[in-house]
Amino acid sequence: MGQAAEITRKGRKFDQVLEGARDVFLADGFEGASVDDIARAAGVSKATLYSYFPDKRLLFMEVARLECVRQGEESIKEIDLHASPRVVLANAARHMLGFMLSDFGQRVFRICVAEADRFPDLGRQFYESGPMMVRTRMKEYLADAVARGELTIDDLDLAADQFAELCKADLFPRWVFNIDASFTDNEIDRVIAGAVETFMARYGA
Amino acid sequence: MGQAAEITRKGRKFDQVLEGARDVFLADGFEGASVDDIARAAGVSKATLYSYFPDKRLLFMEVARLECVRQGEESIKEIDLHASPRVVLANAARHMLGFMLSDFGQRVFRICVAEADRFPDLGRQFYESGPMMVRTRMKEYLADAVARGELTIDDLDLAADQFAELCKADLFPRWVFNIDASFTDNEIDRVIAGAVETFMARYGA
DNA sequence: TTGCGACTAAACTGATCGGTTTATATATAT
DNA sequence: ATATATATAAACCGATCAGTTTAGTCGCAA
Repeated sequence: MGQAAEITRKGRKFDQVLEGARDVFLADGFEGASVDDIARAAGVSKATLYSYFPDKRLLFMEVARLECVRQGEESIKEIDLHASPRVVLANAARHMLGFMLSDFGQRVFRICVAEADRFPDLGRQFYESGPMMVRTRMKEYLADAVARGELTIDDLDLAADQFAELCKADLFPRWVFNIDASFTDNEIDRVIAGAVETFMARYGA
Repeated sequence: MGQAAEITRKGRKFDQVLEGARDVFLADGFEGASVDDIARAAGVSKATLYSYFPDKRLLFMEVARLECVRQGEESIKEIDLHASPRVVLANAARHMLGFMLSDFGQRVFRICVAEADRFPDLGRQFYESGPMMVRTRMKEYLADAVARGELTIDDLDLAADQFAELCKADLFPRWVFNIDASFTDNEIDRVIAGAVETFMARYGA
């Protein structure tokens, strides 16, 4: 892994470069984005860009890293631990789906999958800084709920994973295989309600 | 969609070309595969290749189309409609996971996601010729089982989709985000058993 | 005002790649 | 045997792109 060359960061336009790179990479992926495009989008000369980042690869990694951090910070927030299971689950579901179906979530997912060979750690980096947080929080909540006698769960990890998957029923295949790009509130509500129902049927006390 | 130029198919080495293209495209994706590589892998000259296929794009589409057909034929086979629900579900789960986790399944999935922009119909084509068959068969089975009084299901589509998603719990994120490339039988058995258990908890009569 | 560090536009290099062309070879069928 | 269809290797073309270089601009501090 060890990035051989360091990133310098001194100039005034460092952040501009990152912002432009972020936009172009998210829109076009790694191969699809040309450095000239990025420089233009950043309002910066190519030479300036290369004075900060020794090559395109490292620029991409830095952009990805920052986006992961950002996503991580955003996803730490609330799953209120003290509501009833059905409410908590529905909220968590909406939270997850909201991200998964967002423009940004879709782009990041596509890039993680597409660049898995070129950037082997990218997926893990993203997963650990974002979705895994949600999963961990969910597990904590489930443990508490079990302690309170609201749920009965033998395998907390599996239960958390199952719920996350249940939230994607119908929607995920239609999205990933490009059959639909967005969904109505009704479609989403149906899936969430179904996920909660099924989860509670199995794990409700 | 309408492919402007036709594919000729007359020469002796047509199938060789397709086979070589299949290998290289599956290994390297669309952009990553160079036409010279494909010609070399097919044991054919570049000129010959271009005598069959007017351009790289159409060659790719034809390869993808054939792979979809192949997958479709393979997946039509057995889900024995007359065993008990737990058995049928477990078999179906193993079937789906077997494909999803196979080398081929992984590559096709990656390519569908990565090339969604360049080939908008690719995902749908693949989905309809493969996974959707399984889903349809599953729905038929569920309907029968409901008629036999073995299951109680209000929304057959959702139930089928939920089961498919339950089968991917834990495994799919670890795979798609490149945390693990393969799984032990124990890991797979645990997920399948959990999927069946949860499904039956909700829909068992 | 002079010197310096950051920045710029634009030309350039070297490599890759999709696709074409050319000149030649091989097989088959009459 | 010869014509025809098919295949070949290799050179070639034009475009794109990552990354470098050049020659010069701008703002600021001593």
